[in-house]
Amino acid sequence: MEPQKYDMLKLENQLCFPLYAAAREVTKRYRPFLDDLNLTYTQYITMMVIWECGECSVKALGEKLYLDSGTLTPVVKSLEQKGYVRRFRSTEDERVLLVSITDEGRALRDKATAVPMQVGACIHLAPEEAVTLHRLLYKLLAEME
Amino acid sequence: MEPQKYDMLKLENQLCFPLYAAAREVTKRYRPFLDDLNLTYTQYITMMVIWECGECSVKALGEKLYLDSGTLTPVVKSLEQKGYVRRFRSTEDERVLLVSITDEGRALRDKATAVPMQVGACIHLAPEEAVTLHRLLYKLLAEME
DNA sequence: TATAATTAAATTGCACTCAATCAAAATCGC
DNA sequence: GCGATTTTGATTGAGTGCAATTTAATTATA
Repeated sequence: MEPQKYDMLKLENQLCFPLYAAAREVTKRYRPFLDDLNLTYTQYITMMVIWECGECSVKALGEKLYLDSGTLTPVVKSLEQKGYVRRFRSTEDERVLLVSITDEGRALRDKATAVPMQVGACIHLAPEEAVTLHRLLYKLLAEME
Repeated sequence: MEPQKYDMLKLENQLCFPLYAAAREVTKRYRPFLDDLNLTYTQYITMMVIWECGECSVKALGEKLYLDSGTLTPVVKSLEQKGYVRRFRSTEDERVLLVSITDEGRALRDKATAVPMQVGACIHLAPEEAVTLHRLLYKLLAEME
């Protein structure tokens, strides 16, 4: 018999592991669809914020995405290289780098509307389960602030 | 009014985003405790499998952790360098690399028993919510196989 | 108003994560 | 038995994540 003292050290008794594994598996499901848009997953969720706000600072991006400038700086630069966003300093506060959508970026949004449904089709959770999971994940995020 | 066609492209309407963000936030909570053990999060969950099985192949590790050899090869090598595991080829099948626990690795297990409780204290979910989240995450993982 | 403290990004370095490819070993089909 | 296929890990390269540090700009304070 396994001594009880080690029970908490089993993968399946943790919350962190299925969270970590499921996040990577779901992200992986995006790849084939995002390849068509020439976006990685991180670039995609960054575009989701910019599509919605039109223009925002790197700091605001980071707060919404839970990412810091170490991650975002290269992501935003690559989005600029692809022509989907512009980067420029705020004139009111030169420390702030603003990122704003371009016409090409706006056009990409129409191509991207299919992605959520395409990925959703790969994920067979009952609607009420998806809602519960969604709620609990946001609660978990809120509890950790 | 925002046109409805873009509603699915909002971060908060997706399951993937809170999953991705929560996984990273939870993993981050492990760092201070794992630093004491000189382990990264990936090294830690790898050790969790080896603590339980005593010895297993890289392939078996990968199936349990949802990781491939591109990730595991360097992780297992670094665990060997720290003295926690041994690596050797199976004599029955030379393709198979076996990873087995060392005395030092076993000793580390005792130090690690505190970690789940320490991290748990940072995550304020009601027990029944944690159980539901756990169940739904494993269901999601199973549905994606 | 100089100086100190704070803030926003960028940079650096390390450790993943994963797709794609490769090499060696084992198994399959005939 | 033997060539074709499959399997197991290792390697490579691109793209993150994140801690720590740096730089430039702004704000607070004596």
